[in-house]
Order: sequence, then structure tokens, then C-alpha cells
Amino acid sequence: MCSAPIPRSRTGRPRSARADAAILEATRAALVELGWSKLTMGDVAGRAGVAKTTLYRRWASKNELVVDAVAVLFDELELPDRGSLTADIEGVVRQFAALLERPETKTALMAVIAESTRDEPLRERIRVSIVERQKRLVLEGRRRAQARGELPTTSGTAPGTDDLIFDVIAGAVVHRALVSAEPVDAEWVRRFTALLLGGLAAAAAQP
Amino acid sequence: MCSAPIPRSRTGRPRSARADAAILEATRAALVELGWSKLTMGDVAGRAGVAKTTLYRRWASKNELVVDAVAVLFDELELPDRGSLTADIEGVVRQFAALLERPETKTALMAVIAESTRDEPLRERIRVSIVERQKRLVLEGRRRAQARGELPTTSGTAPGTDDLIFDVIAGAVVHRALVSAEPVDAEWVRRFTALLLGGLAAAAAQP
DNA sequence: GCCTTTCGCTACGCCTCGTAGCGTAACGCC
DNA sequence: GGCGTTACGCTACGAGGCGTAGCGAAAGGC
Repeated sequence: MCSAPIPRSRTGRPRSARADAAILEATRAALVELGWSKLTMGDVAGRAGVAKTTLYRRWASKNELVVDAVAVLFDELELPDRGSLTADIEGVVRQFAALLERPETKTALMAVIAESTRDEPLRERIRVSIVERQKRLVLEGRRRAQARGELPTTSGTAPGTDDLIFDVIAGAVVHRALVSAEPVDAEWVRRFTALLLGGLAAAAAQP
Repeated sequence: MCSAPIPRSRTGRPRSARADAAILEATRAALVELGWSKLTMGDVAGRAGVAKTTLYRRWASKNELVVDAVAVLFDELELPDRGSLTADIEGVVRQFAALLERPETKTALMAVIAESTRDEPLRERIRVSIVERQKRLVLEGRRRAQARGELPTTSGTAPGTDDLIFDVIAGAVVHRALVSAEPVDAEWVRRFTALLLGGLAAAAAQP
């Protein structure tokens, strides 16, 4: 999330936090207007009102800049208690779909993932800033469902189940929205959730 | 799939089919070596032994070229009858995962999908050349499972079910392999298939 | 008030893009 | 076999982005 992890000198002129915010905001604006492929570092610098060199002092490449600019959007995802596991899943699926509808996430997410297949540090950055960060939703949802008695306790659950569920939910929604390019409407959400819950129930029945 | 659909004049020197094949092969080789972002049209032309202008006469952009170069790889997917729906699903999931392990598909697939979010014709090209084309696997698998009595007949199945299943399978595997960047090993395949089948069984029990 | 670091700015070499123009090569048709 | 048509290889070009270097000025810590 932060442009320079920690090891920054204590002396000298400090980096402008204002510039950081302006750059990330400008990056998102540029993504909306231009999309990933036509976004240029010079353009972002111009929008943010900073010099291009300032930009390169903080982010080594367009990839890392965009990851940071988009990552914060995913933190908007929430999991309010809707009373049942079904409602909780449907709610988060709808939220995630809405997030993927936004042009800046739509055009950036797949692009940085594509780049990450050839760039291990970038993949790690994505994993830490976005993927692992949002698994909290699965953990919270399961914890709540267990409290309600809708799912068996953790002791009876195989390790890696949360990862599996996360891949299924996020993967299906992304594929529906960006690859199939068809709407994630109420009907689809209902049916997908029913499918997933049916699978979870079956798994709970016979470990 | 074909570079120029059909409306090509009958007179004059015909386009070299040899060049077509060489270009697509060179594109795949370049994807393996350089990845998506560093692949250039000039480089592909050089590898294929053709002039850069020849390349532009057939494909308007790098995006369309790569879609055509990669699309044929997906046709390798097969669905041999493995005796049960479980085995059929596990088999195709393994095949799909193996395909996504190949560097040329790994780096290209996400990239062209990212581009397609801002390029309607490209999205359509992907849909026709790859996505819709591979739904045949779902249709065939369901048909077979119905013949075995493992699934109810089509009449009792809601429309769009095949699309849902396709999004779940393809989405989950892609997400596991490229986003989570963890191996699609035998254990994961087994558990994912069990989850999906449990969901299908539940859906069949109560329409 | 000095030292250190960042800042904005300008300029640069390098590369890729996509196109234009040329002469030549390969085919269908008569 | 000749003619018309189209594709081909080649060269060259302007446009534009990349990433870096070097400068003087500004903004903090001590």
C-alpha cells in the first residue's frame, strides 16, 4: 500500500504525502478516461500536478503504481451481518460485482494480473495488497455462519477450505463480469449462491 | 479464427497461408520468451520471416493477433468419457489448469481480457474464438451425465445453468492459477469438484 | 543556519508504433 | 503466354512514450 515500505531516511525534506494522494487519484482518473493500455506515466504526472521524475522516485513502473491506486478500492468491500449465510454471500457477491463494474477496476485488475505472470515482485504486491487482504471476508462470513450453527466448527473443516471458497467466489464473479461479459444480476447471484451453499452443505454432511 | 473473414477478392496474388501459420507460431514463441508486454509487432514479424507491413495487413493490432494465436490452444481441450460426472469434471479441470500453466496462455489470456474491457470488437472476438467455443465441454459433460442418470433431464433445468457452471469452473481455475498463484494440484481438483457436484446435486433435489 | 533530501523542470537517447511509397512476385483469367 | 490485380519485402519516416541525468530551488530535521 505504501510507496516506500519504511526504510526512508529521517533527515532531509520529507516526501509530500499530498503528492502521493494526488498521484493515486490521478491514476484512477486516468484509468477511467484512458483505460490501462493508453495510460502513460507522463499523463498521470500532468494530472497530479507533479513532475514525471517525482512519479518515478516512488513507483518503479506503471504496474506497481496501478496496483496501489486500485487496491484501496477493494477495501470498500464490507460484510454486514445480513442474518444468514445465504444473505451474507449474496451481499458480498453483489458488492464485488459492483466494484468490477467500475471502469478503473475493470480495466486495471486483469491487466496487472496479466503482468504479474511474468513479474514475481508484482505478483507478491498484488497478493498482499489485494488478494490476501480480502480473504478477511471469507473468514468473517464463515465465523458468523458457525456462530449461527449454519456450518460445522472449524475443527471439522479441512485446511485450505477458505482459499477454495475464495477462489470459487472471486473467480466466478470475475469470469461472469469480465470474460463472459454478462450482467451479474439478482437472478445470477441467487443461483450462484444456491450452488455454492449446496456444495458447502454436501461437504459438511460427509467430511 | 481467420484473419480476414471471407470477403477477399478472387483475383490477384493470394495471401500466403504459410505466412499466416508462421506469424501465429512466431507470436506464440514470442509470448513464451518475452511475455505480453514486451512483445512487439516488429519482433513477431522478424521471427516469422515476414515484413512488418504484412503483419498489419492481416491484424489491426497486437490484441487481435494474440487472440488468434492463443485461441487454437484452447481447442486442445477434450472431454473423453471417464465413466462418471466426477471423473469427467476432474479431468477437464486438470486439462484446463495444465493449459493455463503454459507461459503463452498464462501471459496472454488475462492481457487480452483486460484490453477487451475497453474494446468491444476485441471482446466479441474473444467470446467467439474462445469462450463460447469451449462451452461445448459443459454441454457434452451434462449430456453424458444425463445419459448416465446422474443429472435430471434438460427439461427440468433452468436456462443459463450451463453458463453458470462454465463461469464457476473456468473462473475458479483461473483465479486459483493466476490470481492466487497456487498450484491446481490433485487435492484441490478433488475438493473443488466435490464442491461443485454437491451444489449441482442440491440444485437437482429442489428446483 | 547548515545539511540532507525532495521537488519541478528541461533535455536527451532509445525504442515502438503505424503508415507511405516503391519495385517485385504470384496468382486468376482470357 | 500476356495482362490485370493483389500481396509481398523493403526502406524510411513522424509521432509519441520510456526512463534517466543534471540543474537550481524548496522544505524539512538537528
